[in-house]
Amino acid sequence: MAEMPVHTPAVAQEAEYKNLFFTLFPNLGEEQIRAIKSEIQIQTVRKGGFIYREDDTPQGFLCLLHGSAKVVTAGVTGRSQIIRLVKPIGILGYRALFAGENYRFSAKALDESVIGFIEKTAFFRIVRSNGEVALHILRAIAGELGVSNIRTVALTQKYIRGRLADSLLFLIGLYGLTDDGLLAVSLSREDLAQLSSMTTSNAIRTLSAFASEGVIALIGKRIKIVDRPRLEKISERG
Amino acid sequence: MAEMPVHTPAVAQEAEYKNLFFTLFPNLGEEQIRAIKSEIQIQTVRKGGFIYREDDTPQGFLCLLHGSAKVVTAGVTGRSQIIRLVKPIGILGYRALFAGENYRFSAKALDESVIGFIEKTAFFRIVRSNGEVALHILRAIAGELGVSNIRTVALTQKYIRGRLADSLLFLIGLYGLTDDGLLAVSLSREDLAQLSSMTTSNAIRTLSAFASEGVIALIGKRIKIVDRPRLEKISERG
DNA sequence: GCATTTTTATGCTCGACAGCATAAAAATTC
DNA sequence: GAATTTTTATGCTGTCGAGCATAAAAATGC
Repeated sequence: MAEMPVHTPAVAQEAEYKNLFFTLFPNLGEEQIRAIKSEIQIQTVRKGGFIYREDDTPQGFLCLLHGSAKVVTAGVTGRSQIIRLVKPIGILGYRALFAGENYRFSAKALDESVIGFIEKTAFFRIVRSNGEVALHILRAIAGELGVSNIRTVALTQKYIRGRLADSLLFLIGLYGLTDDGLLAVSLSREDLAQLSSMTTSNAIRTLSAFASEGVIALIGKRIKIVDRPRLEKISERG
Repeated sequence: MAEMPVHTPAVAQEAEYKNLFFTLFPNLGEEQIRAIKSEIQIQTVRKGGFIYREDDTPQGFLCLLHGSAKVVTAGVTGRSQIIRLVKPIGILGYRALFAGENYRFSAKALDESVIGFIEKTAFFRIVRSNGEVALHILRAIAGELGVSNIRTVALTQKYIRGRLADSLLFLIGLYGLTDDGLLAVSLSREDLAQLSSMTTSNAIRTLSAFASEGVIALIGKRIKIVDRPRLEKISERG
């Protein structure tokens, strides 16, 4: 966390963010909430900033309360790859924390983001003393491992078109669409490529193809979803 | 678990297997151990048999106590893929259990295997009442998620040779070598291919190439590791 | 405002690898 | 032990997609 803090938000907002944190841990008693709340620190990270870096040692439990983030690796031959995307309220960097390892990947903010943080010894004390909290985290991790496994199969077996369609559908599901059908996140083509395990050229090329087929429309760098059923068909075909 | 039981081992062995189960949960009190032990059921699965099937609903917490198992999916276009391999003492099928979903993959025994089982409501009661147990499971899952993520990157970015070398090194690490340098597990070429995300033809072809280069030796269907450093170089090169 | 960098866009070439075919060897069945 | 199935082995062809080049457009810096 050495370089994470950029500035501290207003105290009133901070309290609100701390409350947000607890949507992760429902069914807790009043005292438990108060005890945990005193341990939470709120910090903001500017767009493009690192939330943590590969090889850093985890200092605590992190939670994305506002904004969006990506977890990335440099890959084998320098080809970076997006391992996962996080939206509020989502947990972050917990794998290395629980495994007792250093971070294997880096986490970067895609937008100005707000992070909740609990120092690790305090966090483990909470988990140990409350099996219910542990179960909630287990549930979250289990869900994520499922996504990861499905993604591995899709990335290794589908063609470029299928993989890009997957990514677009995934982004729709995660971040949703604006009123006029635009993807709510504005990922660069490069990010989209790294999410779909392809070169930037091919991401751009395939987006163009989708656009000329009327499946999507390209408005500047933003993407409008025109024919979602078609997109799903492309994804299924593989 | 409907079709899992094949036969029940002798009572004496059963008690031993139950003890094995607890290597997963160290630092438990005597009474806790006794309480949990009464919940454990031991069952055996013959080679090639299903431990659970895709779309089944998890009935409890499973643990592989003897033998070996693979978790597989039919894949996108019917190309099956091995998601992970399990050796004793390892947990199995917990993802769907914690996520509250049906199984997304099937688990099959690679050898005659022994499974420990705790019915889910009993299991969740144990976890809820004991944060320490939950933390141990969290640790296990976190380690596995790490392996899964690294594997995804390797499978999508490395060439066939690198992927096969990865798989061989992975198998050495997981199951070890016999005294004469043979891989301790005897996976079929098809299994090896499904683990490395390639066709069976290419797995066989690349094994032949490795053999003619003196990296490995093929003794029937078994694989002898001749030059491990070389194998590691191939893996690193990608 | 202009210059520089980054992002988006498209075309071309080459190689890795899937898909298929064929066949030998080994395992299994009867 | 003969017949059938499965596993292992190898060759050939077509194509998906990486790698590279080029350039326009947009964003950023000064």
